[in-house]
Amino acid sequence: MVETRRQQIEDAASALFRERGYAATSVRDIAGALNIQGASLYAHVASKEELLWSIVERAAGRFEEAADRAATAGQGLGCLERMRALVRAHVAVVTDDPRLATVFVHEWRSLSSERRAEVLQRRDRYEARFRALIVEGIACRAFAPTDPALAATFILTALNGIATWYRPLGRLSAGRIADRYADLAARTLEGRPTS
Amino acid sequence: MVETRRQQIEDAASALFRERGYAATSVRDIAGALNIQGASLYAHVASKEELLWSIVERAAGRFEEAADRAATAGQGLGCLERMRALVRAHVAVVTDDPRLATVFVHEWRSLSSERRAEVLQRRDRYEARFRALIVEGIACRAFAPTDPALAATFILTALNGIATWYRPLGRLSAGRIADRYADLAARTLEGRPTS
DNA sequence: CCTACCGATCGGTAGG
DNA sequence: CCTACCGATCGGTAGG
Repeated sequence: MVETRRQQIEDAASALFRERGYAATSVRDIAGALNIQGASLYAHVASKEELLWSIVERAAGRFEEAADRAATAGQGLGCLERMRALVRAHVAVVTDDPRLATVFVHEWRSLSSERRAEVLQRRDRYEARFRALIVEGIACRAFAPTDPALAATFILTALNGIATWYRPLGRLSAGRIADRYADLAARTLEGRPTS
Repeated sequence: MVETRRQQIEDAASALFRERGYAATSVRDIAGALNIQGASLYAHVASKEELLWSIVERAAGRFEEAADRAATAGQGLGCLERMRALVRAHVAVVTDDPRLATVFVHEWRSLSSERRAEVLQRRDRYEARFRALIVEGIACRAFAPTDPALAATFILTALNGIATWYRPLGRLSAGRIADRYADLAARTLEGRPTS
């Protein structure tokens, strides 16, 4: 067992935050999932919000790293292929840990206003990768003309939605979902032969 | 002022539920928005959950009616045009009252399990309209072959996301957002000349 | 990691 | 719609 106690707490917390939301989850609920008393949690955690913050930060890091790897691996490829890789990378992070992804997508709203502002900035920087690639794709005529910000939001919202419904033993494997969603996102952007 | 007190309460509640979520909103918060005491709310409302339920039901009705109208108006048109109409109808409901839409999209999870099951069923029946139209579109080759359930979820999730970020005085008017999103959804499905 | 406990707030009721 | 109040639960601390 390599997982630290702190990590176990974050795992239990993110699972509960995903199911019920942050506000509806008590510290006693989290502790109960680990068979300890509510007060005992405070040996590992400064506050309930610090726990949320820690989970959100880790999730943000995962998405950023995955996008970095996709960008590095995609150097030299066309815009369409790079977008497909970016989408697949994002979906892989979501399906790899849907609890973490859900907290990043939804529950960050429960943070204090300063931390919320920081997450918003980080989310915007991440979304900007999608926007920039869309702008580039339109410029080189790989993508049809469209509002880049709106198209990026459209696609990213669709991808994030997977965190809500994905179940590891569902009809489609994580890999198939990633492939299908990459197809759908690509089609959303693709330019069609001059009409 | 035609709005009943009950309606004012539901409006205030859905605004707060949208901003903070159901669990993080107290009955005193809702009452405070109307400048009355928390206990006074119970002259108009049986319980906090009944209030949520009422809002969710109204929202569900709006989406269903809008889809009905779009289907009636679109009779005889091609699959692509009917899908565009369905998307525009959905987006119009969202932008017309983003508070209501957000509660329908997210906060229904806080309902008791029986009511939650009922909402889930109703949401699935609604999503089935999208699936059926996609199936039809693929059959008549207006749409490219794709997993209909996945494509419907992809598109609907993207549309619902508007409820989270839409602000009436934002960069794009409700009408422009509806048009752009109809374009994006159409492109997601459209078949491209045989490759 | 536990027991014992804190003040604050929660949804809701009684009785006007 | 108000005041007064209920038991339950909240996040968190003290002291071991």
